[in-house]
Amino acid sequence: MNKRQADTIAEQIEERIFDGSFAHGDRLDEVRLAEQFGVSRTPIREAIQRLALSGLVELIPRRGAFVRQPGPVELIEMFEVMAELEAVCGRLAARRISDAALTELAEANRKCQQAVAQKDADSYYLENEHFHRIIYEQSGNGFLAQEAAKLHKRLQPFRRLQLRFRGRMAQSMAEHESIVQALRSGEAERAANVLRDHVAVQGEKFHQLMANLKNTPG
Amino acid sequence: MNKRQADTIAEQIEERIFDGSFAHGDRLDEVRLAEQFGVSRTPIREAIQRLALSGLVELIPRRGAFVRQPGPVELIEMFEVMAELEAVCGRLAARRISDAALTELAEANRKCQQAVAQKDADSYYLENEHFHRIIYEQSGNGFLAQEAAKLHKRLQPFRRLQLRFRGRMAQSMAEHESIVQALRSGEAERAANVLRDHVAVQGEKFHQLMANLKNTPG
DNA sequence: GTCAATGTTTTTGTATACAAGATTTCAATT
DNA sequence: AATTGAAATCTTGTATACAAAAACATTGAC
Repeated sequence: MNKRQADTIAEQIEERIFDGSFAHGDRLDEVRLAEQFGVSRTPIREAIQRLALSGLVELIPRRGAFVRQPGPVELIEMFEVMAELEAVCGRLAARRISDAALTELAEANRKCQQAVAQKDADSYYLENEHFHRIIYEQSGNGFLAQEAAKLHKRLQPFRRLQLRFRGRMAQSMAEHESIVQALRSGEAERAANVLRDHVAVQGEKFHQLMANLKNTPG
Repeated sequence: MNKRQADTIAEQIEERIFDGSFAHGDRLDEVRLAEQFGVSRTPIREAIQRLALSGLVELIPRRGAFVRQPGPVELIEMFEVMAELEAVCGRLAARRISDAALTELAEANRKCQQAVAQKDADSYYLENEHFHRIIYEQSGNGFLAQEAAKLHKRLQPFRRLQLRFRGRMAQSMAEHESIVQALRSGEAERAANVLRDHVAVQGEKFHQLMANLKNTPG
């Protein structure tokens, strides 16, 4: 599939928003970006349109495009929704999951634990995402899986922060174990509840972190 | 807020997709649309970009934009997700709903029943949407409310079909009653379950309808 | 010194022009 | 007659040009 310039540009701008190169409130100057990417304004505008739709950018008519990082309140809301989506995926997956997927899930979890033991943050994220993605897909509902993956991706950069909490990774691994067990034994409601809490605690930890950062000078 | 041409054009094309003027697989010809709307290709392209992001249109590079109506499977999946989203909204709203919203809800329900009695389909839809939207918003989670409303809107045209079932409207009204009761008494789980079933049954009815249509010649 | 008004400069939104890839047509060959 | 290949045509993607609105600055009045 031959990509358009607008596609790659959108991804790159998105990347810069995620990694903080663009902060909240920054205006995306079309001509400036056009120069930077060595293209005309047209593909830049297309890229901005997409970012606007995905919510990373606010488009004010006749004024321009402004980077819109979600504030603490919206983030907590998003984590709450993520928790509920995962719970639904888990409830459905408990009834529908295949044996192959169950072993794949255990394998992903094993690699996850290994990454934790080696303090390899990057591969931890990779395997953790894989773990969750399996559950999304085993919900047997492609639309749900897609929506869950989309929100997961959007929250990914913020998830990273909660790593800082001592012992969180170990606890997280224990939760993964419970999840696998519940899915294996087909306990729909337990799978839902464990998954919901597993994600919700991330939101709470994040909340705490925000509060701490606010109270800590410098 | 001063709208751009691209905004209104996107809405109009969306409308035509919903009402069936554009069928699945139709290509959206840029020059043709530009002529029809009396503008240049630029705003048309912007509009198409948006529709692509919302999933109503598939964008194939160097080939064009094609209308993509969801098939039966995807529709059932979407209804399932809608049911779960409503359930979540209900569970949260049962704890968070305000007294003012409760009376507003009862009022919307009353108008809904009135519309049913008068067989006024249009105002039924209007009031039904209002009823559900109140619940979304009373979840206390703006992000969730937004997502729920978005999916609700996308399913709206298909919801219309299930009207054909005899007695469905009356049953639906009874379900609304149960929902209001559960929310009023703060029974979170019951609110969730009633709402889930209320929406899920629509998906099932829709499923039946599809099967019937397939078996019925002409 | 402050504020308002007006003119200048940016910047967005739209139109048009151009280039490259896709599709169609039509003829030539098997 | 069917198939292949090349030319012609159409369509998308990108660049540039232009118009209108918003931001900015300068000047003048109080």
